[in-house]
Amino acid sequence: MAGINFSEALNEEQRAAVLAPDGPVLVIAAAGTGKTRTLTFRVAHLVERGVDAQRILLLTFTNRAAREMLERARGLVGEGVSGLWGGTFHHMANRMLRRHCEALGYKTDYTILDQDDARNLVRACADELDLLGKHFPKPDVLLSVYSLAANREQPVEAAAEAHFGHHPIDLKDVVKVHARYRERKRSLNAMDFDDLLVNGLLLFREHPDILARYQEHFLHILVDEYQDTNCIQAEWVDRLAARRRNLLVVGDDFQSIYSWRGADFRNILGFPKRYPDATVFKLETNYRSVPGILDVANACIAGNPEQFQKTLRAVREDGRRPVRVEMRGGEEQASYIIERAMALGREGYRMSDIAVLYRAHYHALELQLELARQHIPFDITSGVRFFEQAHIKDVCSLLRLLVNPSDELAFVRLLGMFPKTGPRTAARIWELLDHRCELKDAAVADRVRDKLPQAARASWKDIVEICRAYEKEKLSGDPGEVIYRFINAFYDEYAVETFENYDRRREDLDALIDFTTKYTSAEELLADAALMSNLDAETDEIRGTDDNVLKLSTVHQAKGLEWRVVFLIWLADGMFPSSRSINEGGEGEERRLFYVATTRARDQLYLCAPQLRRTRDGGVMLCQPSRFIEEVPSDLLEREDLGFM
DNA sequence: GTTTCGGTTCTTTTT
DNA sequence: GAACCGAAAC
Repeated sequence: MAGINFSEALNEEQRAAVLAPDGPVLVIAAAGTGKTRTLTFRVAHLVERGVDAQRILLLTFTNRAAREMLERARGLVGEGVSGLWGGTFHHMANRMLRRHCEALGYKTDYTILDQDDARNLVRACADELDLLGKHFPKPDVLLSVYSLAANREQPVEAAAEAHFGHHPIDLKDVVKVHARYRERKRSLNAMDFDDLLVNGLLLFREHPDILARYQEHFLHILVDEYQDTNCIQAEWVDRLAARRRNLLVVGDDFQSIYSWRGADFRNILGFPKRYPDATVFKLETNYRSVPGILDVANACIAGNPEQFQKTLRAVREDGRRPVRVEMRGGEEQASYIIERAMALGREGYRMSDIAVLYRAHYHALELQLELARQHIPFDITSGVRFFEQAHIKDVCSLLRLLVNPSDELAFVRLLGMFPKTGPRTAARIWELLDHRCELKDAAVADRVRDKLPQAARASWKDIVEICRAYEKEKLSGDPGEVIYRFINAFYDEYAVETFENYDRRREDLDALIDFTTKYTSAEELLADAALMSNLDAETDEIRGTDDNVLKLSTVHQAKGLEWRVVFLIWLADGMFPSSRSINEGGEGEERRLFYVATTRARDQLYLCAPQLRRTRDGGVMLCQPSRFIEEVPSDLLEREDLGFM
């Protein structure tokens, strides 16, 4: 294979990082400076140098990032990259735990609980302790506290105290529910997202022999978005890299936007201290944006207390200055964007060159309505995650139970679909089965049937038939087939009777069936379903995404992406920055989020600040423009006033 | 005692 | 939407 021409494809900064010698390396890569490119070429360089791809580990935060980099690297060095371990921290931990979790007392067919499962389980725990209702936090709130405690290696009590402060909540109860939750996860043979990381680290800490095998195996470890690692992930990586010390991390402390889930940018700031022999590279040359946009980005981040000093240097020629637009309210904002988008279309922009970004999903509501009304197609990274939708979880429940007979959540979900059968009946039968449902066992199947209400028995017969086939035809190697048969034998009819919008859901199911065909292992399919909760953002495989449509996305999900034109909406104090974050002292992070948003734009950036917002009770409320716009020196912005002030 | 149905309320960010 | 609550229906 012909060698890669590094001097042509990379600038000097990038080339230095790509060709860095062995040993620890820190690459500080500001927005739009070719971070992905650098990482990709580094992988290609290693492979070209003769490093076996199977002995390279590439860690990312999203599946999309991993896939993108591997595809690009494949473009450079061909099949040399196959076998490379690439994926999210959660995926890699899962991959190792599937092999070794028995050392931690789990069975290898453990279930991964997604957010929805975890919520249900916490609710059940609080219910059992008779804490539901009156002055007690909702399951989601409890979960976020537990999660933060796990990701910071902090006692739950401390995390709860920090979160609830002096609210009249009994912290003892919060801790009690947590203890129950842990027990229940154990008896279900299940791990939630945090358990994957925590147990992944535990495996390394408590089993040096297992750790040593992986230390020996991985010659090179690369970490993307290092500023978003939490202490568990950082320690996990440090331990894994301790033998070879070929650890290259890339990140930008300005773009650290996940502290609410435990990320700690002190990991990246402290890297040179932890690795005194580390080589440090800085990428500051920005190819993406016109200078006017970078001026705004630099100005806004200057308001944050200092981190790694860096300034974005533009190479592009002058373009249009970013525009500050004020309008009356959300409807006016929606029509403004649509009008501008149409005008941009006439100027030669494609719709897919344009993105609308916002702080929270519900900020896009009016715009969605207006786009739908005018029949303008758009693509949204939706709030409801594909695999967490009720109908998707429904059709996966049987497979889940087949794989892990201790999965009570799947059992209750499955039985709950039968007529005259609800949570109570399901729970009673679960008790009678002694918390375990071996569907393959005909005797068990009969016991369940006898306990079911008459009306549910016909449905049960269909299910048992699939289970028999699962055994006989070895369907664990063809998990998609189980889902397919479940839909045909039972669920389709159920869905028609149950859902108002059957057609839409059926489309999802068809897409799911299509997606599952490539899997040859039930465990793998279920793990991916749990870990790829946001399918549209991560893979375009499932829904046929039209390519030339307007993109709507949260800022978080837009990270790492770019568009020629970006509209940033609802720049009103309280919306962006969100009032909740401000109350919790998160202004620095909100500002970084704003920085991430502005640096997504290549040619044009519109900062939209409506003056009125609707309140819950149907009234309106005056809002101040976001402090982040006010902080930008006014000569850096063009101004359009469509409001009334 | 349970399931089912029909109202009302509320949305930060994600693996 | 979908989660929650209360009331009707089985």
